[in-house]
Amino acid sequence: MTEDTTGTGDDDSLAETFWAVASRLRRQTRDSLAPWDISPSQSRALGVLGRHGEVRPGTLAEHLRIAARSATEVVDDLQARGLVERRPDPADRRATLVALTEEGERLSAAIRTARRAEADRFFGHLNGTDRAELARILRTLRA
Amino acid sequence: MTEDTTGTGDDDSLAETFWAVASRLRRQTRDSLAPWDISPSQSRALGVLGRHGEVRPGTLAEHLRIAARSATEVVDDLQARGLVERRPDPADRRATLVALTEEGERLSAAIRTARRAEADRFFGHLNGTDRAELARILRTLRA
DNA sequence: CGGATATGCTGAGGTTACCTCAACATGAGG
DNA sequence: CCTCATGTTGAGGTAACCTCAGCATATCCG
Repeated sequence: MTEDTTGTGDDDSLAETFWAVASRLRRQTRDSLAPWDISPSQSRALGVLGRHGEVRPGTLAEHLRIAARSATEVVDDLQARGLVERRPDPADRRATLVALTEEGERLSAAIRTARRAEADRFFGHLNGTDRAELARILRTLRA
Repeated sequence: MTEDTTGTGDDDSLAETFWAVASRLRRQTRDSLAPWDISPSQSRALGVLGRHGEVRPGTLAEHLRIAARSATEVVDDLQARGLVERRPDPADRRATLVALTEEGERLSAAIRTARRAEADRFFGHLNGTDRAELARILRTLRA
């Protein structure tokens, strides 16, 4: 995964600082996934499955904002690791439902907590006021 | 370019909001490069060259935080487009210097202004105080 | 009902932006 | 001058995407 995909380089604008922070956060998050030897896409998928329960590959793709075909691939990988299983969708015989196996559940939960802890550690360098301010400002920008 | 490489998905933590903003900014920046039909890596390299003048591929690689071999590739692409040229390094006959051509200079400058405008537009949704606060807080997190 | 059309998944094969490893030329120290 | 380090690049690989086509099933409509 590349650091700064936007070409901003080392400049000192607000955007630049923003990307530097993003890069740090990304690296830290990546490192926190290392113990499980799982790729970022796989972890994203586990996250969606953890949150939504069983979904069809197409739906998973929407959540991950990737093409349906690519979701098939992610599911293949996770299935090969025994983290998810495919079962027929009783409501539509063309479709498949992807669900976490027990091991998948465990891993998904573990990752979620680890990631949360990691984020807390990251933003924990700020005092409460700044954290709230940051949240507020970012919410404005998200719109 | 993927949206959220960290697996955060749709949750509502500070990290999540942060990534949502990052995603918006990244998309906007990407779109602002569209008129020139240039890849993000190429644009990053042009940025470095614009800021540093002629550099060796290895140095370029360090700035871009990619392997030296990959810098060779980026330079190949830019050279094929007539945006940079290679010349021998007078100080070391093993080395090569990569420099912007005139067209490269023009493009590099144009991109820089466009990107700056884009960032202004993005962060311009904030009032001055918030912008300053954001900058301050982000600088804390960058450390 | 039956045919046209839409939808869901996946095989085949492509692309991009990286990577490592090894070769080759040159530089620098003892 | 001989050894070792350094700079660039050919060859070949990988991850995570993509599109396009094919097949099965579903849905709609005359």
